[in-house]
Amino acid sequence: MFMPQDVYDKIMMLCKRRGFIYPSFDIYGGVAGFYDYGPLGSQVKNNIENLWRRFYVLKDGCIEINTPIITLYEVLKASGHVDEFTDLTVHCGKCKQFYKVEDILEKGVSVEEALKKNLLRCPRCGMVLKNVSPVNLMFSTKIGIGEGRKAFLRPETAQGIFTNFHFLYRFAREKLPIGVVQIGKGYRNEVSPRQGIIRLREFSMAEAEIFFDPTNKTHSDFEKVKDKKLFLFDNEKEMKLSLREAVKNKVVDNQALAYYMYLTQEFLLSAGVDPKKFRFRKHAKDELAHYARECWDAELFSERFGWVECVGIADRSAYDLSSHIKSSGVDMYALRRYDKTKTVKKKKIVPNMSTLGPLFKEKAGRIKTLLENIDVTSEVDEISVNIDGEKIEIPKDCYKIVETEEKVSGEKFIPHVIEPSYGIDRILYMILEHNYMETKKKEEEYRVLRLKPGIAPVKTGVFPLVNDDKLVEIAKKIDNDLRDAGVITYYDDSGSIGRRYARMDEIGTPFCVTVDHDTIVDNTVTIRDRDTTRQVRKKIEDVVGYIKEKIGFLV
RNA sequence: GCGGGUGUGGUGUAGCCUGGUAUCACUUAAGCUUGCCAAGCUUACAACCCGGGUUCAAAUCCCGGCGCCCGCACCA
Repeated sequence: MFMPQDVYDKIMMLCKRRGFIYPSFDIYGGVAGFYDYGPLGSQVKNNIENLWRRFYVLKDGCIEINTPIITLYEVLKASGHVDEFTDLTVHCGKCKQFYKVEDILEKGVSVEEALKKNLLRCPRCGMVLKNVSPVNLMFSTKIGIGEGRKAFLRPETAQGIFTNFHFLYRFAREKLPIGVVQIGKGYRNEVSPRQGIIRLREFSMAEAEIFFDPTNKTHSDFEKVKDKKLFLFDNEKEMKLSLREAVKNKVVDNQALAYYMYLTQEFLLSAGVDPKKFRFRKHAKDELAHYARECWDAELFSERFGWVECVGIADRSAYDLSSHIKSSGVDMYALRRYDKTKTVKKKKIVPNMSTLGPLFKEKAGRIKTLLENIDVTSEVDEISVNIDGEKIEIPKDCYKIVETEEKVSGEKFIPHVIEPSYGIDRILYMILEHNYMETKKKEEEYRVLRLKPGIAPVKTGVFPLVNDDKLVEIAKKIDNDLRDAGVITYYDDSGSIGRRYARMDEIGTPFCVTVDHDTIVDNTVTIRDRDTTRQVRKKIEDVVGYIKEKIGFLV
């Protein structure tokens, strides 16, 4: 049987054969949506993540943190993930259609009631529908034995950053903007992950949350890059606009968003993405996530999958922080300082802890904070607070309303967030696909991965031209010197020289150093360039310097 | 989750209909040889997706599961 292979098949075959990527749990048949990174794949992944760090941590000055994968129920409840991602769906066998139960449920009828009384009907054919099943894309677990505490594997790393904001704000000495990044795994229990490494159930992401004063969504480096072009697509036409034009014409909402789009573009191109297979696409209103106000996807083109979303750059506004303030009661506001401290008259709630404390016990602390944050502008009869969705009325004897003169040094506000969120696995695949080249050598298929030197898992192959003890000794010495200098090498003395070059080309090694008979005479070796196959002769003592310079940076 | 297709060494395959433990090539490894782009020779390693059933006997027939591919649905 003839099975045509596309680039994806060929790349995945290469990946499996050469230790980049292969299915997890393969010996037990594998599980869809899970892949292992082998020795070379892990190296490439590290290189991509470290390149990313250069852009965000080194260049943009973001701070990096690490938070748990297992995430408390309350966090994801507050963030909206629990409600937004638990959908009941129902299937009509006749029409072969899936429906969200809430879409076809009559108002005021509970799901149980609808099922009992056969009120769920297919909107198309009217058949009674029964096989209701919840579709929850989060992996749930619990912390501790017995009842434990409800938890999920995080669907994004972002929540770990938001729940840390008050701490990070202080760490950054209360100055905005603050960029915080996290690289780690996220989990989504996909219904049908059938696109290899493009749609994983456990995946790596690199996320940055940049906290801004909403009245000042600018970036200090914007001036430097304002004339650079962005490749934009607004779902109708593709255009090349400078950052300045894009912001001026309101194609992109603000400077900060435009700046991080530019940073993303630079990162992807320097990681080896083909510029012709790159664009930013703006989300239409109805495809925005529940938390997003404006969102641009960096899409990369795959011959197999078409345009694939690899980075999402969203303006999450104050959504997450205000949700967490509301549900945790913790002060996560930022302060916009006035030039001079103002004195204002203000009505204020002063909790009376001696009655409030004994009455509400463990909730008293949270109630106190909430009370103090209530704005008492007009006459109020009743005061109530919301804790975990429960409305609690506060008796009059638990507080006083007093008019005070307060010195105000600034205005409190909830920072807005711009979030560039990168799918590392997708980017890795796209880099492989964009740099996979096929040629013929003597009628035989010849494969080259033209990876950027910084991304390539092995930087230099080192060979003795023949298995002559003298040449072997010199080659091993050069190999050692390169490794001492931090350059990952691959020493190889088996097979013909052509075969050894071919092995290195296939895994994307940019340079090969070969020790030949002339080396013994004049102390020089050849250095072969992967893409041109051309060789230059260099003194042995210059090899390390030459290679390091060519690689550009070591990650 | 639904429908269709499919699953044999590391890779690509022959064998399946018509049951009798598996073909060929490449790769890999060792040796010889060669001496700058997958050369040659010798040798070696290595596979029937998993679980049941039928049968004296299952890669082959039947059932179930899992994976992969295509379409539908889903996709923060």
